[in-house]
Amino acid sequence: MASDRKLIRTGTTVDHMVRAIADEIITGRLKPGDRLDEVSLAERYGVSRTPVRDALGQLSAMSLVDRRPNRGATVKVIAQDHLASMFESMAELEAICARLSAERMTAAERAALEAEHFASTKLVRENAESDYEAYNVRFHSRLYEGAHSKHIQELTLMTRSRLAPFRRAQFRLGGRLARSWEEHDAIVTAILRADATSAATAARAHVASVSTASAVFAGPH
Amino acid sequence: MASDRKLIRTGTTVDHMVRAIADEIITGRLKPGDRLDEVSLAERYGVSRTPVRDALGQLSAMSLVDRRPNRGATVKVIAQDHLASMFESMAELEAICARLSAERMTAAERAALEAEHFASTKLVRENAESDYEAYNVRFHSRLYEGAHSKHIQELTLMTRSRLAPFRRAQFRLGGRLARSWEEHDAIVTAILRADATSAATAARAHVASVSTASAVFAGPH
DNA sequence: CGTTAAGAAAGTGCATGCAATCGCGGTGCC
DNA sequence: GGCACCGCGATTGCATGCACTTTCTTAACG
Repeated sequence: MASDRKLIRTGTTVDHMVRAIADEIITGRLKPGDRLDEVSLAERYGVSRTPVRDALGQLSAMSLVDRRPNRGATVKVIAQDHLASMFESMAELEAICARLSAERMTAAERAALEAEHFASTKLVRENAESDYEAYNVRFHSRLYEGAHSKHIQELTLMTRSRLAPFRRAQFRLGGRLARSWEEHDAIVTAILRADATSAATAARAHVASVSTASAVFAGPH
Repeated sequence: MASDRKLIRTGTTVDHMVRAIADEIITGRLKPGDRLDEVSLAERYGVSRTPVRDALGQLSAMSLVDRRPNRGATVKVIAQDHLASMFESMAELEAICARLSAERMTAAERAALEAEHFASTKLVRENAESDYEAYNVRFHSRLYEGAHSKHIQELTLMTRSRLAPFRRAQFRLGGRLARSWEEHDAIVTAILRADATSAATAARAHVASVSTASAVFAGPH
């Protein structure tokens, strides 16, 4: 009945749709304000409207899309002040994660963090932007994981995915790569020293730095 | 076709279902682990399975229900360590809100906070548990609002509703009312003084206190 | 008597269909 | 010429139906 997708599919169709659409939003293929037509999406993914509707509902619950009754769904448009508020939250959350990581990371986690951070110097030297970005995501994930607090991790991951569309192009800015590495270094050093306060401060500063770098691309609304 | 509900309804049926089911979970009418049968819910609310399904999907996105493919939905069971992690997050979030409130609240907000806090002494004296609980919700909402950061407010509100089922009966404990008021007083005093650090500390302590009071009801898992 | 396998019942997952609502274009009226 | 009103197309909201998965039952075999 359906395409090859059925053969590979791991979860339900709805789940697949949620991930697919969320991915298109997060990676920027769908831009804030874009209309999300149920039938087009259904045709595009070769499913009926029902799972698409379901997916849009869940995405709306995750605040990734806006949905007004009888008026359809659009990719969430985030006002300038709300965006600022999200970066502010992100800074606080990352600061908490860094602080807890400094206090709670196991020896193995610390070692892995240090090793990957050290390896990333190569990426900076080669100016490998997309590789560095992938590493950057893993680096931060380690921090969230290292906090050993599932719920804080959830909140942080959620905020990160909501910020993703606005943070995408930041590494294109000249020198941002090296600067990012320096900031990471400060965080890693503090965590390895189990210096919770410095780790928190460094993490906060890092997000603030990302925030201003990203603001360039946000533009006024 | 449908009942009187149609006449009052403000949003869509799905929205109504989300709120209705969430309310039953938060107020404890539905307990963690309870099965959420689509057809029973549909019959109970006089709608078809479709909006119920949709609502369950959204609630699952909000982590209020668990949903396993082809196996139905249940009210989310929260493991002991995850519950602890949620209280920990709540403490951090409230601390942030208190700190920001101390820095950012307008004169009007400060006045309102102080006035209602002062008025609540009466409820403590009369031991008016349910009234105090309602006031308590408002009090904390003021803190979240006063932080002037929409996204932190969202995160905090979300965490609060997820914790609600576990926090419900805490005021029944003897002396909890008076103790709660004392803790509120410390927060209010710090905020009025614009003492961000003390406000954060007091808020963190308050949540920790609520946490241990609630743990009594959580029971081991 | 315990274990396991086959079948039936229950319940979920998705597709389709119809009704209701919104938006838009045209027409009539002021 | 501008404004309001009406009707049509487009799209969403919800109900129903069918297929598939899971699970409970029951019976046969070891």
